[in-house]
Amino acid sequence: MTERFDPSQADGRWQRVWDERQTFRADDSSDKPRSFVLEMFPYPSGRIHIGHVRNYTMGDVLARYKRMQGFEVLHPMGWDAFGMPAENAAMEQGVHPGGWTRQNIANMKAQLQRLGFALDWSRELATCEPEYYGHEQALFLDLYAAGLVYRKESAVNWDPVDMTVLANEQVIDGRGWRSGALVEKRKLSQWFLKITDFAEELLEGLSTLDGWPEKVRTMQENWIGKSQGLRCTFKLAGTQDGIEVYTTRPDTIFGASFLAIAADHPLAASLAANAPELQEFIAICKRGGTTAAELETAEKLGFNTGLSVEHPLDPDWHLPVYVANFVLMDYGTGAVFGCPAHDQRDLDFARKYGLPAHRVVADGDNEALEYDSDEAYTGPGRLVNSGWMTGMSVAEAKAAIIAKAGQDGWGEAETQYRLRDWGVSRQRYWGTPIPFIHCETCGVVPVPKADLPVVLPEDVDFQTPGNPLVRHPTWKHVDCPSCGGKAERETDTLDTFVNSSWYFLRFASQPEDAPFDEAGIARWLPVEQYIGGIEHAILHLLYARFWTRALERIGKIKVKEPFASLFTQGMVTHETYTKQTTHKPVPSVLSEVEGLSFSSATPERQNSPSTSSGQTVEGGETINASEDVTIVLTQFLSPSEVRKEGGKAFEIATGEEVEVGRVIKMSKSKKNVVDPDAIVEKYGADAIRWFMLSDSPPERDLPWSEAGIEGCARFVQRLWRLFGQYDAAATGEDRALDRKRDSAVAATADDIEALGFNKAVARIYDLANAIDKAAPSASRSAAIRTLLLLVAPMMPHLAEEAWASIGEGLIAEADWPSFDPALLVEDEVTVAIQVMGKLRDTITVAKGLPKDQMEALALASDKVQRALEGKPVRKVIVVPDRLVNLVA
RNA sequence: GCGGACGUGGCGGAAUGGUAGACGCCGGGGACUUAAAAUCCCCUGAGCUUUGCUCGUGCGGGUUCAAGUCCCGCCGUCCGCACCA
Repeated sequence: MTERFDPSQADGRWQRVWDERQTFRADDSSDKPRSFVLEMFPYPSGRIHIGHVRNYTMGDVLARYKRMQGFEVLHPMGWDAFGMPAENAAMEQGVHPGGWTRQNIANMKAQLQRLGFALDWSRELATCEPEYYGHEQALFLDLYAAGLVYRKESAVNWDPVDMTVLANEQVIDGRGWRSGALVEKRKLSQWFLKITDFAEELLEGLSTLDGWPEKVRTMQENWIGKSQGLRCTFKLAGTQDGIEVYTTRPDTIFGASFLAIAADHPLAASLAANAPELQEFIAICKRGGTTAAELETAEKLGFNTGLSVEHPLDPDWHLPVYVANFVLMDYGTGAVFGCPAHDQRDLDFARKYGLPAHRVVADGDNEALEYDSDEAYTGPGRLVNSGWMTGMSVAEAKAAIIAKAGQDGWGEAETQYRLRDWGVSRQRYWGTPIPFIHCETCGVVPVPKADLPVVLPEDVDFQTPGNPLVRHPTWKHVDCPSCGGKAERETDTLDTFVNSSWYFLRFASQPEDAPFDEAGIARWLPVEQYIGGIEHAILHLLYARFWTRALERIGKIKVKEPFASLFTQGMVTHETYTKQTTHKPVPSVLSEVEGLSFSSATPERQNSPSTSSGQTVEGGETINASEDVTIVLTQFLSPSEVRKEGGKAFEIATGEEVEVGRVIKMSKSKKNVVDPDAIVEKYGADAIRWFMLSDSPPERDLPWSEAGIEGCARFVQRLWRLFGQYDAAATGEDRALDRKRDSAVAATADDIEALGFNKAVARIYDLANAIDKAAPSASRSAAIRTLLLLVAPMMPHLAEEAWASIGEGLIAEADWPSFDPALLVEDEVTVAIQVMGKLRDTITVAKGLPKDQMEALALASDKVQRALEGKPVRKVIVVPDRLVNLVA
């Protein structure tokens, strides 16, 4: 063996061997037990990010480990290749989105291959290719035929910067999730998927997902937002018309003191026709922002319509009707009854407009009718001041009033979901064309399956904003498949989340003439372990669950849940480096310069996360260009521009000391990024893989450091030297080392299966340390060989290189080391001796020593006798093989 | 406001109610070397009157022979959701 392990030649050599032998190709006809290990496929943005490396390394270790355990493993990779960055590149650089995307895929694939991931590249797919999206179109038509796709005119979230429609989930605090632009409402004819049909199923299914993080299940549960209550009608006094309200607190109906309707409620609109003041009020409501900060401070505003309604339990009891800014049109019925005593918003509103607040649920002993606190009571209790319901519990009253409403015909129980149908239309070029044709005579006509795929035209122009498909001279002009007359193609494309809602099925089975075949799905699904970022907790993961259930409902597949286990890994973080200079006045162009940020505030303001990617101006304050204002300009420096010495950091170019900031998520705007390729080049694939697994638990953030990666590279070399000491001819037994080896095998396996990679890494260090200290023996050689196998899933190149000289075949095809559990049993144990619960001594005794002997040995200890100070022992607790505690 | 997670050395973090700080990083000392790098060895929670003792897992209580771990009440940090009736 050579003195040093040289990744620069070994990595590529083994990668070629695996590739030539198709080592990681999943065999559909294998009779081994199967395991589908999947990491969320990347968007081909250009270069892989260190977060990808962490994600894929985890999946890779698991996949390689499963192979060693005798599983037939499916571990594929593909590209989530549609999306707006490609169009942005087209607009900015004059390139074609397809060319840009495919080039990025080629680059990123090469990067992934340099990391030595055990992937089945024969199943590689890119969602932007007709071979993929054509099948997606077919599935969309199937869902349409099943009534799960519909089109409707609706107000949509319009992003004026990206010039597209956004799903509710893509609107964050009233802004587009990508552009950060304020979202406007627009009316457009849109395609929708009926995810609400599955609201209950998707909710109930969560309880079967034992392998999912509680956090993600809770987030989805909240997103689906099930609530149960009463829908009922309040009659407009003196008419037969009524206002429908929805409430989850029908038990508080005796405490009602007003009705409030949303500003965009139809009744409000009709009343406004003849009331300019109301028109103005409605306009004010619509102007109101929706960000968290605005909502917190927003005053409850109302407009008294002068109308009144009859209380359903007493026609003579009239309640005023307000238009109110806090009532939402798109939840429930867009109208509520206000019970100020038991709802904070209603209470705020009542206090402002001088409306009564009547207690109907007792708060402890307090049964007074007049509610005088400024904090609504929402807890449990007995009903008071509530006529025939007085004395009931909240739950009893709810049931009673719902029953009564049903009998008397003014209301009924209703379950509401916050979940809305999924709008999938996007006015964009770079996506899956929606396979429909608009015919003046026949209406909306599906494209016949025989005519699929509907292929995107290549010759498109990006010089003007908007959808190039609309402007294309010929593409949309087709004959109607139904009547043969002149017709036009749908020019909207599908939301890219549709692409990622079924790709895991295509990995399992990819016939040419169908999206997948059922046998292939049955063979591999569900995914045994899915790994990705927490940012997909709602969107992608809910949509994928929905598609799987929808395809199951229409008989295409037999699985209901796509991902048996989900793991959300933490981010890779890095400290930030900043230097500050003061300037006046402010040249406005600087706000465009990457890596610069303004603030008139204190330096730590710099660390507040930006609200959108690419935004570089922070602080949020408007700066007046008056002469006495000094602007603090904070410039971020990248790690490569900084030299660290004795805990301090200096700019290499100037030698100036720079400020070391918080450890935060790597982002371009903070310049605290490292390039995986440069790391691989300098230290080798195994070192960066090892770093990704070391120290931090995988669900937590991992702080990147130069010292850390150097330590990993050193350990690679240390293992290499250790493996070089393997001596097949060595003789002699080392029982202690044998046990150490076997316990390391067992513990490492447990850790990997629990995805506790940081712990597995610690076991391996431990075993390596023990081998280092041990004298040569047959046991030591066996331990070295075992260590090699334990390390193989994590550092596959080093492992192959060493295995070549001591093993047979490829280590990637070797079995996980076995051991005799009987040998794990120690024959001696160290027992803790406590006096009054404090450790005073430890003794080494034969395993299984009887209690009385343990007690005797404990009492014989000098240290114990000193600690007892002559006091009599009152009680003795003996835990066999663990400890003795003497209570004096 | 609601929901969730977390809080342990200088740092990342270990620890089925049973020897707190495994393992790694940083740091210190030494060996080797003309020297450096690499490598190897030792030390490395704090304090003290140092064969050893005391304190120590955010804070305050409690349960227990025994608490980082369980219970109650606080404080703090992070994440998600949010005028959802």
